[in-house]
Amino acid sequence: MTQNKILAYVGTPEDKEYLHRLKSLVGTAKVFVRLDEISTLVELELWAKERSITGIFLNQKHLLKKLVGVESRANPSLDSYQGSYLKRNGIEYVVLNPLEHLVKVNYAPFTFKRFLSKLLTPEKWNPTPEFHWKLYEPSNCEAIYERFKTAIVISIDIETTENPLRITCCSYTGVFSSATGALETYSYVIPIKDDYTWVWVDRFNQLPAPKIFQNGKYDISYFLHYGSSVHNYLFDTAHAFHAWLSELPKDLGFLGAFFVREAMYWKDLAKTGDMMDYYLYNAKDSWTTALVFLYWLLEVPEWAVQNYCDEFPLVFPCLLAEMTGIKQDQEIRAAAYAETEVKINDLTAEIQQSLGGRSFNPGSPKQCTTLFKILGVDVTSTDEKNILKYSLIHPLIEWYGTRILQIRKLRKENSTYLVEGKNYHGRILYALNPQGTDSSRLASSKHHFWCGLQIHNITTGPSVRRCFKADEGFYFGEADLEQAESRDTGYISGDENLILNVSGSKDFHSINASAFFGLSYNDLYDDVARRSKNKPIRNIAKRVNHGANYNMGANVLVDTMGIPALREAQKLLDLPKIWSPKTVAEYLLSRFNATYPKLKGQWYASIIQEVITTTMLVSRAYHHTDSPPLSEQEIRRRISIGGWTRYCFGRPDKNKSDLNSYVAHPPQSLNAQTLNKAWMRVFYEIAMNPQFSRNFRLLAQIHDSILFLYRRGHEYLATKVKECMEIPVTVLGADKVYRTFTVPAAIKLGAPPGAEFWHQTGD
DNA sequence: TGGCTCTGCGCC
DNA sequence: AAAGGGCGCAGAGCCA
Repeated sequence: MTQNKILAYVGTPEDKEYLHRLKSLVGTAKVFVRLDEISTLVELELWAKERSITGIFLNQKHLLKKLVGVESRANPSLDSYQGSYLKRNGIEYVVLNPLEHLVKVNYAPFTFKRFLSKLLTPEKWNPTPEFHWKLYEPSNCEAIYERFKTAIVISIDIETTENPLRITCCSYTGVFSSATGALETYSYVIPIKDDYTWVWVDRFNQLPAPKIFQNGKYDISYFLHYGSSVHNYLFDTAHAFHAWLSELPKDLGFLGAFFVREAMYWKDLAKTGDMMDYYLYNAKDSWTTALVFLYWLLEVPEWAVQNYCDEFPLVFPCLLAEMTGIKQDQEIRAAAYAETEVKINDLTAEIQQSLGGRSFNPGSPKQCTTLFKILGVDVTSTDEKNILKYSLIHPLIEWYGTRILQIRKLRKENSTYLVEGKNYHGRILYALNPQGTDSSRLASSKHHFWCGLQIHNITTGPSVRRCFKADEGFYFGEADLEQAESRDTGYISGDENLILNVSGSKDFHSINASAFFGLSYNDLYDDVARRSKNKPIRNIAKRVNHGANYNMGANVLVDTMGIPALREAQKLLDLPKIWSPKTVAEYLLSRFNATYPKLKGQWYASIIQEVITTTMLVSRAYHHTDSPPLSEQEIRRRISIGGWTRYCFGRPDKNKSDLNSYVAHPPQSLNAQTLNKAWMRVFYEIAMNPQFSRNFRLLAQIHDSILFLYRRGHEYLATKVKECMEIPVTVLGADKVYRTFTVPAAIKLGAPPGAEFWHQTGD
């Protein structure tokens, strides 16, 4: 069938060197190619008709703009329209990204192939059902509501404005079984005009059918803001897709293009200023959400459904934590901001004076480059580690370097963390997104209400942390899984030395220092006093461990540790004086590899092997949370099925950054899974448990810790959190040995006075 | 002015 | 030749 079809690729001159990659994807189909600029659609159509071309893959931005419609004020980007389908004058168009993506983006060959098939093999696509929609009217709502009572599933999408914070309209798409047994859809949009329309929104939200959202925490936060909840939220397309192909984009525009042959990116419609367009756009969003979910169900492999079942429940504790937020003391914040500003101004004045009054912006990489070039530096980058490197050249460079870095730090503190207006009624909110990472870690961003902070990277310095205050009568508590990733690395790789060193009662970094450098452990650490006896050497071991964990090369270790630190290490360890910093770094890394010989050798090889033969990384771990306990046999059966599974588009055998990414994945992912299980337990056993909920507030998960508030006098709740987190795990190591271990959790409670502030985490 | 990319940097 | 993982946000600079 494809032989009869005549298609065309219309791109740009930049595509030329990648055309052979396109050819290998289209197979035997006849595809004309034009890379010169075509000024109008008429010209393009004429050219196409002369050659009986019926379908065009389009990568010319100005033509896309004409195709999308002149009424749109928006400037369409190819990326947001990738995979979109449009039809005009009998010619089908599919929008593609520049062919360069085939080389630069790991998943591009996969997505291109899928989008190309929209024209090459349309018969393989699910048919797109007809789109029907209606706008709310007082006269139609009752009847439509009655009909929606019979829906199989209902998808929901809302539109909002940021200022004021409100919902402008809500769209519901019901999926129904028709008389013939086929599925059909019907979409309904309710603009929020008054209390009466709001009542209808609330009634639709309470309908019995399971609900589908695209990133539902966003919509539900707004509903909650208005006092409406949603009944039976079970499905979410962002989580569903993430559970399958986590490395791919997850926005609704992309998902629509991915699953629905005739889908088009229509966000730009919302910008035309026409309210009917706006409502139509809202309707199409919920319609697409429904289709994406249904087609996902038809296509996904079993392991992705399993991933979904692990991931989706996390949404609820995340929502609770997001909507709780942390109180920010505005007086302390404003004072801290002013104090920092004075310091910034003083330092800036110093630099300016030295430059004869000329203005200079330390935040501008361009200006910093110019300055360092004038000072005679061969500048590659003006980031911190490079400035520290340049500073060794000459005291004058150091003079500027230290000031520039100081100013940048202070500016970051103010602009990101202390600036006014981030709070929502005095609280800092945030989003916790289980669909945000490839490893099943949560990602964090500012809150859906367009305010707040990313909660995972709050500066630990006192001026920022002191602004965060516990609610009246509460104290902060934080429980973290100790050395979790190193422990996980040991058990996953099966490196006995690492298992031994990380799971004993001794200080991990000191025992490493002892093993790396042949020193006596007793000279390095006092187990009784729990104190390091040689902090510099312990610190070297710590940084080497950190670097080696991420498969760092010697040069990068030089950059991260810095030349002075390496010189210091050279002296402390009595290494030959003629060694260069790079040689010292190489030596340090070699000591790590000699101590843990299975990591770089066997384990990395097994990861590469798994990815290139199966395109997946499967977690082989079982968390002991079932009650009653499972038999050993059943545990092994479950491990053989596998836990969190990541579909991999990278090539770890050919690309070091892909390899680094994939070797970092298993421990990071296993730790995340453990913490996620703990997160669920804390949610159900403490935060939502009527016995404790009054005295406990769940705040956040921060990579290896859980942050919470407990009411004064209820310290036992902190102990409960710790118990929830200490989950035994059975892991099948790369050496084919099953081992069971538990990562211990350590509680940090703010001791009064000061426990009402978010404590600075020490280390 | 808005949107985009790049740089730099905060945390684990 | 050389190659540090995972995130998100602010500012600079550039473009239309």
